[in-house]
Amino acid sequence: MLADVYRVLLAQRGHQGWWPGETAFEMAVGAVLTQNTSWTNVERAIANLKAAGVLEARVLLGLPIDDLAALLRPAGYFNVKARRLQALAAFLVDRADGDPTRLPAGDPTRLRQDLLAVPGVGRETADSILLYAVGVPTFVIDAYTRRLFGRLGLLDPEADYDELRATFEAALPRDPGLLNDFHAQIVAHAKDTCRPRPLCPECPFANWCPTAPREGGS
DNA sequence: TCCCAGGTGTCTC
DNA sequence: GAGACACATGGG
Repeated sequence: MLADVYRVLLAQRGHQGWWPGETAFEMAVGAVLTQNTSWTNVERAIANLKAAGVLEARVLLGLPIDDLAALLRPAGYFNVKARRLQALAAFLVDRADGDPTRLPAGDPTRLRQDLLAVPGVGRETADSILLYAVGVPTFVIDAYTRRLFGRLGLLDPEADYDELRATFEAALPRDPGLLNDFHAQIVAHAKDTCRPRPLCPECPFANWCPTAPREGGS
């Protein structure tokens, strides 16, 4: 059933070619900056980092924390995120010469544990980095995922993160490209048609979703 | 003027 | 272990 949702979304939108980011490090930075924040605000902060020439692990790590926070201001929680980004940059420099694609992915469970030990990297952020920056076949459970699948009545949106992640990973091929695209489809769908209000005006799940408008309905 | 947005860490009970 | 709260900007 979960795979059916992907097929419906893929048929509607085609492959998404996502996550936005020119480098793996930029994707990892985006994963931290998007915490409880809209992507448009994240884009502003990333543009600031690029303009300042600090979107590289070692450079970012060497920046005074207040200077980094000032660049991150549009993304909100800038003091918190400045500390989190430097912690992540330190981890990447130490383990992968600053390049997430060079992280040792042979034992993904161990790598996930190591990422979770970095201050400011929780489960969603760790999985976003693993999937989008490293290419590990893991599934990202975010607010959009909970909202869509909760509405479809396929999953309990309040369920534990790892429980939901295990459900998705058991139902889908261990293909990072597919898992990447599936999550991207969920995000695109949520942004276009499945916001909390108004509900699903052109939702492809009109016959599934208990809150979507029904044919001939009021 | 509110409410919301792709979380996480800390504190309290 | 669960729940409350802090962290902050920008758009609708």
